[in-house]
Amino acid sequence: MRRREIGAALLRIADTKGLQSASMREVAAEAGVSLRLVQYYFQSKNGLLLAGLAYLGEQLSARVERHIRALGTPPTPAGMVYGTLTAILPTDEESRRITRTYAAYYTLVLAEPDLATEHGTAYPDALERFLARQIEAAGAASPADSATIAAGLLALTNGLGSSVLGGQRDGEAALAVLRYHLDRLFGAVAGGGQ
Amino acid sequence: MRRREIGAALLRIADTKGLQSASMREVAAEAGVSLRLVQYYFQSKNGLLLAGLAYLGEQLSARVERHIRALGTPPTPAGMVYGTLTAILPTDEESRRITRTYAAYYTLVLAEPDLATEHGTAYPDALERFLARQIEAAGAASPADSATIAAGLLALTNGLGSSVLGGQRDGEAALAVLRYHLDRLFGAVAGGGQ
DNA sequence: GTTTTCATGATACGACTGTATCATCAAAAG
DNA sequence: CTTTTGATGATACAGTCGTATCATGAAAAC
Repeated sequence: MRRREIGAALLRIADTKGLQSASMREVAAEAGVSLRLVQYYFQSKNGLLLAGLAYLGEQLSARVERHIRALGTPPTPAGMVYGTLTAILPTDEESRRITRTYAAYYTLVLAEPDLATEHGTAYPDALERFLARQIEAAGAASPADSATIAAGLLALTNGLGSSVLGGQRDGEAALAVLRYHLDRLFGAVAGGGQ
Repeated sequence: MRRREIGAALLRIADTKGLQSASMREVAAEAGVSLRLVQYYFQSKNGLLLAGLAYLGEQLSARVERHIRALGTPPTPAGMVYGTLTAILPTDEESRRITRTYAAYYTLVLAEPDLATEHGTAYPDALERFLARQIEAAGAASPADSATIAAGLLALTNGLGSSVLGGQRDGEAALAVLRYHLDRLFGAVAGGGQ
């Protein structure tokens, strides 16, 4: 319990003040515990950061699952693509927080590749394959093209998310761009989820 | 001259070890000058970081211009879109370096918004409008859709760039995905840039 | 009842950070 | 020739960082 509280404090700081100012003392203060306690549960700063990344991944997975479930059962393949991508896009406070923190971790791992070894590409790869399967099942593309389309859609969503966080457009505008492309792919019938 | 050398040293460190480890002492050592000198030319750390961002912008602009010019004169509108987006995509060492450093600045500005005030959205906004105009001129979309398509293409390119830096795919694979989408837009005739 | 284990606190150490101060040297201005 | 100005060096200061050490209390094991 204590461990998770501290992890939550880390994510809170990473979101508001950035990962680089999430020192062990700052995390301890935010969680209302002593510095020693942070050291106790996570042996080193790397341990703390790694655990935070794992917690963040859980939060994103839960959100995606929740979004897909909200589309009604059973969801169509096209609906699952809709639900997944719109869950990732930073449109409300929760998704903004998750996306922003992920961005912070992203550059941290870029500069310190030994932090997250293989854990890096596993998640997005799996997500991409999942999307490719749904696109194929929806009959929206040939098996040969579905992987390319899935990669494009995920990259598009991530890029749109970056532009939202950067203040270039708001969540609604980004959602409109995403919907435009999804509608062209699925033929504008696959109900706008959420 | 001296000022520019120091700025180059900053960008070199930002690329290899990340922006957060680009301390003034480290930059001074990399540039082969004293710490005092870095303070002299840029009054504060913010000044140094801001100047580095400006230099980086110059490098990207120069690269895009070079890529477009390499398409032959006069380039077609479709060719300019090709040239611009493939110049941004991290396919060689120079573009990898630029993209990686931009990513570092991106999260830094996200966490410290007062660093780059208005300089933030101006550049990508202009780029997006430029692309929209070219798409419209190429007759590839209605004026109403061209803005949406341009935003999508830029976001797609940025997202693909992130996946390349993250090691999820290499530059060639990302280029293939980008070409796939551009070919669908322009009708597969607009010669493969570069 | 004693011993071991888990959980927590207080504090110290050395390294690093950005910034500031004082001094020096060369060249240009007057 | 003197004075001012631009460029450079050496060093100091106060703060923060991650980590380590020593100590204490409570609960569980035996």
